[in-house]
Amino acid sequence: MNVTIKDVAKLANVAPSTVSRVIADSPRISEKTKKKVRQAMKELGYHPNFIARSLANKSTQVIGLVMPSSADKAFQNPFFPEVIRGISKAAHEKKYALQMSTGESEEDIYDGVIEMLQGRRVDGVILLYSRINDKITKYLQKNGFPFVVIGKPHKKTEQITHVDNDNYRAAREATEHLVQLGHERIAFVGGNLNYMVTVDRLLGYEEALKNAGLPYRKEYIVHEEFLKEGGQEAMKELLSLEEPPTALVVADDLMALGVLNTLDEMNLSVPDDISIVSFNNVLLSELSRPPLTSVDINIFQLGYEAAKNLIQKVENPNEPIKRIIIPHTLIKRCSCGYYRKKRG
Amino acid sequence: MNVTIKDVAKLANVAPSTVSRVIADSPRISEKTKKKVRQAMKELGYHPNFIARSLANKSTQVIGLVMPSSADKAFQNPFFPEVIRGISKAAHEKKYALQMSTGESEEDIYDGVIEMLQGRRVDGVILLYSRINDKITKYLQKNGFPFVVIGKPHKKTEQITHVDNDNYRAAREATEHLVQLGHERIAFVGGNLNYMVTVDRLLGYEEALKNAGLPYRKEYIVHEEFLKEGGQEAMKELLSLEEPPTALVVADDLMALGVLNTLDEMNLSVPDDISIVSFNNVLLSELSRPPLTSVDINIFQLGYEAAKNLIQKVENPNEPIKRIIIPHTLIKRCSCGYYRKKRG
DNA sequence: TTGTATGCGTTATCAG
DNA sequence: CTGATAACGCATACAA
Repeated sequence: MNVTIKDVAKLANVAPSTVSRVIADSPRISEKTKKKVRQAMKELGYHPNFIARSLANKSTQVIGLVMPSSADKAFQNPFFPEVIRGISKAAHEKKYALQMSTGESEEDIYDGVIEMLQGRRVDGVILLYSRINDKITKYLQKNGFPFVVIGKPHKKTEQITHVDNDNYRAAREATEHLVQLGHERIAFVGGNLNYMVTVDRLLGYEEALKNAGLPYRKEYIVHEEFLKEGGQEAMKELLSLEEPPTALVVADDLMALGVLNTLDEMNLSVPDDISIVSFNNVLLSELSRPPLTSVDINIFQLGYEAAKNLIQKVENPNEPIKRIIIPHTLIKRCSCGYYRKKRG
Repeated sequence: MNVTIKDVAKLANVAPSTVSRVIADSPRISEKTKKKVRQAMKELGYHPNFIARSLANKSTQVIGLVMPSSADKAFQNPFFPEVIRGISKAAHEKKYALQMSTGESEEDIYDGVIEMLQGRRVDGVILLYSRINDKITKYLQKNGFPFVVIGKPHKKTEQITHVDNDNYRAAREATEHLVQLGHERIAFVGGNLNYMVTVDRLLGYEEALKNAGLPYRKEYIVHEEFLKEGGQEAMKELLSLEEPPTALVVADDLMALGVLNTLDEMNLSVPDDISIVSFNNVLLSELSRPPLTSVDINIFQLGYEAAKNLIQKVENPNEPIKRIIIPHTLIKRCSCGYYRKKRG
């Protein structure tokens, strides 16, 4: 069998409890015995058993990550590796481990999360998305499990600790950037409206139009999957309008890439014929042609703060509800140009 | 406190051990008492505690994922979400949970993996990468922990269960495709040579050249990070050669995107001036311009098989060593063209 | 400062 | 078919 606290105790000539205290670095143990015990641990190659500790402790030092269902296209988005990197950093600092939800359907994931929590596999969870009428959110709230969401919760927003960008303002500013370049016909290409982030960005876009005195045109608002087919459809529709847009606000870099692809097939040039500003500033926004002007939302930080705050919540149940806004920056690259009255 | 097996036992008027057997659906319990007990569980909203079970069982039903260090650029590669999706599927099917390594440096991750295993947090691990002289691999082997690697292990390959593509053949075929299009000056743009996958692809490329009777030119082989800067450097070098290549084998889609970007800045057209075939066939190979001809390596399947086989190993220590090769397919899109003697 | 005894929630071993 | 009882490895209240 494996070497346990008892073996160490025996070798060091102390009681198991003493060994336990040495592990916890309890101040009420003399340096002398600490040294002795540690020596014994080294000799035996002792490693504390987390499982046993968790059982005694009622705390696992593990936090759960709830992803959108893996069948979801969103899963392919580079957003996720990057938030996880941030989460991972904070978790590592506080010596927490990370556990991921599995399951392809929403239902599977829901069940999985319940098991995670009720089965005491994790101390709390981070929702890596925020969607409308989310069952999991409701469940977590009802049962008082520690959790934080990345994004803006749909309901009871002020009762849920969350880490978000000011997507409303970010979208407004992105749109204003296009307005300042002289564009008056600006369309919005968004993702699934079930995600709060899409909603906020759409609202910000609308606000900017209003502020600029530009008309709101229903036909300028399209929601699609980011895949090629979706992008093609969307662009065809937009370009077949009597007054096609000269600029686009695209809610996600990956989607923007699809749009670029479609525009290219139609022999339209960015930014000469159409300007594009998108969101997230993931690696590929720099690698695309032209490199995309994109709103950097600081994905890493989003994850980092989420994990940090969840851990605080877990370790101190009285931790107040928080709303943390991560700053964004518009990164200007090459996908936006001045509106030129005369166009090819 | 939470509802335990004892509470259920009390309510159902049976012994705790009986409840335990009902949970395990033991055949030696009468249907009648099973029903009674299950009823009690429902009433109390009972959920088994995994931690306690693990302690008694000496099995956690959790598998650990070892990522390359998150500081590594590789982390940004869409390869990872996709393997994880595959792993997740297999894990879910067998009711295993997933735990991720954290840590930015190689050293951090090494320590984390040791903790995971020695601390009995996981039953086994999957290495999501394979690099040369990997400490973790050595450690796992020496200590007899169940693990499988995705990719080809550097050393003692036949002693380690691994799931891989035939990257050698895949690269040879990719290169042959270019040869068949009439190209004679074919360069190789690869990633870090510490990763086995890079090595194999390079070897396959070389083999194809040899078979085609084309000269091996050292100056045609470049290794770079996939970022824009790297791509630019690489292309500048290649194009400043006396006889610049007319085609490229690029070891990764993301890198190919960087190359496309750079070529575009240099006003070179793909595939008219230069043909490109790359690897992995991740989503963005379809979204790029032109859409990339890419070798589909079935990333999902790679993950799925890895998890499936690890679980077999965990559940049956006598499971034989396996080497599983996942098939690949060349997906022809628009980044390759015939070599035209006269070029602009 | 250290040791003893008990509990954490299950499973497993024996009886019956 | 079912019930006591002892692990599993560690933490902690209470003693000393």
